[in-house]
Amino acid sequence: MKFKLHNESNPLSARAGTIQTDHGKIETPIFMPVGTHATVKALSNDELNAAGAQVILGNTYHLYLRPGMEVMETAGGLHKFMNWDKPILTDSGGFQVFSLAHLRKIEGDITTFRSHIDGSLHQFSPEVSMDIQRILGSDIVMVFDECTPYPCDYDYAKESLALTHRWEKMSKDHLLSKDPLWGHSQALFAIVQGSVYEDLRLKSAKYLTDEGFDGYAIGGLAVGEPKEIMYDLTHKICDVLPKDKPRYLMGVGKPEDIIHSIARGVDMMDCVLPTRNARNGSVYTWDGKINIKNQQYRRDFTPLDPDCDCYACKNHTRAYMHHLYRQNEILGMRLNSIHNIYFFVQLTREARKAIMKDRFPAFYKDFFNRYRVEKDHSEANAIHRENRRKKFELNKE
RNA sequence: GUGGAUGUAGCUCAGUAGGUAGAGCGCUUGGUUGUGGCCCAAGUGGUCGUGGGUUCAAGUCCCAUCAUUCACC
Repeated sequence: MKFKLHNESNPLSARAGTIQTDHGKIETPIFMPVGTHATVKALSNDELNAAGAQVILGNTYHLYLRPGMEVMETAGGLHKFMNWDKPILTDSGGFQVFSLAHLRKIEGDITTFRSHIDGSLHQFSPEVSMDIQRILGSDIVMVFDECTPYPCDYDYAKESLALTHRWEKMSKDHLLSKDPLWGHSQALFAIVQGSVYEDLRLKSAKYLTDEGFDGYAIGGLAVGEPKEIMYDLTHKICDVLPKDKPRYLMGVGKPEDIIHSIARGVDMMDCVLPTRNARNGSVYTWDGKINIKNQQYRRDFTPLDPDCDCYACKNHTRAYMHHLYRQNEILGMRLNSIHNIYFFVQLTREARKAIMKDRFPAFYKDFFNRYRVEKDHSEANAIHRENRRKKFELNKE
């Protein structure tokens, strides 16, 4: 994998670059659709391509549980299995063990957890995660880390960071000790942790930079902390990361978060929002988010977004989409997923164009003049996640 | 025609020993950030079929009546 930086924005720190992988290039900044179960939910590969997707995500945790590594190995890796010939990035499973699994016990370098599907016991370690991702054959592999919850006290964050740093080095050593399985190379990205503590974050960024990785991710943000902290830390971390390597802000975010992140020096982002919320009726437009299920769209015969060129906007109306959602029809979810993915990718593509033409500050201003930003519900969301976890616990009993 | 059952929120139904009504779903509106088509939160909504009676007080007890439904003629 090679990364080339083309242009930087001033005074904002936005960057435009190109990542070259054996499965083709990724033009940054880029939004990456999430395809947890070897599928970006509801979309075919053709539709993904039409939406402009250049790279998608797969999940170690989910694919390890189903269909399992035997199937993946026999299939010849994730690319062949799902017939996707563009780049793939795989998550390490660290976050899912933290957010989905019923029980997470860390003893030494072994993390024991129960499957959220059937409650069966499993164990991950940096080595196991690397072995799985080697079989998956992703173009970009993520190190195995511990994602700290929010809130998280300083001492726990500090201890966790030391553990994560050890695991990151183990991940690197283990992945490099073997040749790639499927003939194409695999890059390894480190993950900066440290919760909301600036000194820990900066220390983490420096340590990982010295250790040397192909790219650097920022993890453990967007887990319930206030937005200002997320933006501020993102900026400070990017400031100390090497310029000649891509930066990836994990799990972010809403359109406004994406623009804010790009302005602070982030190159890559992923989020389940455009696909998950598509299934619940949230439509993202240049004017802000709308809920197509709302009564007001019953007789609205305009497109989802008048300025969008996606298949859904070119062929259907809000009234039709409203009806499809009222009936819980599959097509509604598919069309809306097509639209939202198109919109999120388009957002980063337009940002890139602006950076390349030294117009990013104007683009930034125009975006926020038009886009209606939602209120910050981070804290309520953290509670929501907690409730959900409690519910999983109850189901287990 | 005779006998029984049932009439409470838009729908399906709770409502205990009489104290001016609840749930689920629906509907309205928020939320969802390294994915369980879920889930969470708030809100709307009923002169308890109708008319009498008993009682300080009736969805609840009594009488009549209407509607629906079942069984038997």
